[in-house]
Amino acid sequence: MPNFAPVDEQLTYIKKGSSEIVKEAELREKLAKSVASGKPLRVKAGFDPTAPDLHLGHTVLMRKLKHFQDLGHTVIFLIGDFTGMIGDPTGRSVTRPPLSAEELMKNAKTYMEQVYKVLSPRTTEVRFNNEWFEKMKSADWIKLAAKFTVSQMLEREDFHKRFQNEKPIALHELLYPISQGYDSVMLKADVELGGTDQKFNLLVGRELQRAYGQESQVVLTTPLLEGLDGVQKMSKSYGNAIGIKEPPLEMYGKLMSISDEMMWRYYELLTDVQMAEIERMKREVHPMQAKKDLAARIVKDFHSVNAATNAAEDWAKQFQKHQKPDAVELVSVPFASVAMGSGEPISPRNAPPDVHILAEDSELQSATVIRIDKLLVVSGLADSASDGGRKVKQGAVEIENETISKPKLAVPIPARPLVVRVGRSIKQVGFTYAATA
RNA sequence: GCACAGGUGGGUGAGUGGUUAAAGCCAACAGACUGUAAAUCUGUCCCUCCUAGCGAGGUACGAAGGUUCGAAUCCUUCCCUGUGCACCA
Repeated sequence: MPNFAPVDEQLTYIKKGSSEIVKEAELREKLAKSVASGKPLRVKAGFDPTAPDLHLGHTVLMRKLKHFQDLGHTVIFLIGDFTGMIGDPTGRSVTRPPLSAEELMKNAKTYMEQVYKVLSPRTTEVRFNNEWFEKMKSADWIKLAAKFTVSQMLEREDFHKRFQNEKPIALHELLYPISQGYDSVMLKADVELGGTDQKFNLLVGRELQRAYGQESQVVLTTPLLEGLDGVQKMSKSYGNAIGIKEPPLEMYGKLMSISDEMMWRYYELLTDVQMAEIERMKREVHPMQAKKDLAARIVKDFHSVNAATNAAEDWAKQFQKHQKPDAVELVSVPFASVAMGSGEPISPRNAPPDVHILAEDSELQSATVIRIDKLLVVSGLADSASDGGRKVKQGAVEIENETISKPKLAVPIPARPLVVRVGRSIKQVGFTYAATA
């Protein structure tokens, strides 16, 4: 058993970057006990496996877990495969389709891959809550549900609001907090971590543990990281998230697009830079430089030093010098899906007057009319042909560095991928030619 | 089950027979400006087609029918949500 650091030291470390601790005195006690006995605390955090991709927002919590790990405590990474089926009530999503066992394992696997970029695998206990929930009978559920009252449930802000506004609250939604709390009972958690939005659920754990004759867990909440918009919490469904599996350039680019104000918060919650240092940077470093450093740091954490350097270079090329970066996502599309009409080759000589010939030296090459709007759709740069057409009209579309003004375009049948840019996104589009029937 | 109130585009939320593909706001996207930041200004924001236009057609206001030259707007039925009543008379 490792020797634990003195209580006060541990406490300081834990408190940094956390939002609230219920109750600090209890945590102190637990820590003291652990120091005395040499027994690590059991620190639990639950994750919802419905979306297999973690984003930077999740890592705020994971980093806090890591801190406990650093202090020698046991970290329990709980995958809510059962509770995921309920879905944390938001009032928006209705019942989610249960995941199949395979999907679940797949998600869990990708999860762990990602998680271990922050946590060390050796001291992380991974559990699934279906382990106990699948064994529960209806009678058990009733017993469990009996430990809680409707009024208690309505203390939860979300429920309270919906109740007040005469919005639906499905009965099964009430089960979510209870289930999560029951996890703590089963795991005999000493501490549970969660985002501030989880506070109610975490507190339910305390209640239930008491009801089951256990010592109540300490609840520690971490701030919710705002997403790219700087307003709403980072979430995939808000489309403002930076996934930790995203390619370096994308990650870097997204980080560069956050506001200056947000940048400091990212520094605070996503890096080990000390507050004093952050304050100094605020005063002395040009915001853009600071942001570049931040982006590089984070890319490094989830990829590598090399990746970070390359991403920085590519980013500068793409956005500051307006060149093509080295690493551009390559998409393959069937040529037939964007070719117009019969696909009869045309050359500058027989090209219709409205068709824009791209390459100047293309006389010898046969060319075919390509529909730009479709091209954008197929390559994922536009939502629909109409949308693609609009983007062309707005002058947002560049192919091989030429701004496109017509939705039709003659290009030499390209031997290499075309570089297509729409606004801030760039892709390379390669064509595949199916044997014509 | 009965009564009442509701169900409109990504989100809010107007619109109660006819320039309404549906106001305004928010979000989003693009352009200008810039440090791809913020702020600001401009444009776009259902789909398809073309001769790319203040163009043509098709869908759309919970669902299905109906009335009407014409409906998101009126009628009928159904579905969904909420509230009240249905128990100590």
